[in-house]
Amino acid sequence: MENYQILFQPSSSSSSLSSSTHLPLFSSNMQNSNVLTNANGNSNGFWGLKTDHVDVPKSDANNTNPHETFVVSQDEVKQEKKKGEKKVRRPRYAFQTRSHVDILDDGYRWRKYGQKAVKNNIHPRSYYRCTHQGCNVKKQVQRLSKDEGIVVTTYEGIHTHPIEKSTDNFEHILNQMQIYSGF
DNA sequence: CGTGTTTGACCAGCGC
DNA sequence: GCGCTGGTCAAACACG
Repeated sequence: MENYQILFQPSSSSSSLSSSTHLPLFSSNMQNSNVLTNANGNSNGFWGLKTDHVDVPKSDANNTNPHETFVVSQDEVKQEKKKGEKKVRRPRYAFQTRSHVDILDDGYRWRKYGQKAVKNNIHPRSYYRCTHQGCNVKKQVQRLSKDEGIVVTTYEGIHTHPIEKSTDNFEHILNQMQIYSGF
């Protein structure tokens, strides 16, 4: 993984990229800074989907209106590289948030199950799983090494249960993400 | 005591 | 086959 392509095209293959009709923005050579810039200046596109306020954890309440960039990726987590059996293929939804806190309070309860050092990044990547019974939604949280103010959160899977806390903003966002992605 | 975090070990995929 | 890397597991630990 280099240059944070994971955000838009985590798999090293570019086949799905070229065949992707809904995600023209996710070219392999696009730069993250451009993503931010475009999204901040243009909120029309759904990957430019941007909210003016997110539910920032109370302890960092003064960090208002972080810039956010939502990137809805139809990426396949595991492609059927093994001939016979196929791994579970789930879309991933990544978005960038300009925030000083890593953990966005999205209203769900998450349990951290791993942390790994990432190549070419001084910041580790954290792995979280939804603690709700039967809901195996995961998310990864990573901070950009080039811009420590940007936190990249990657969601994997769809919650099978209602939100647990009243964070209307994020729920709305998630709903929109699901709508746009066809779920 | 229940819940969540930390962290080293383990495993699988991929490139060489 | 081997090494690297990403992803997951699970025991130990911390905390309210």
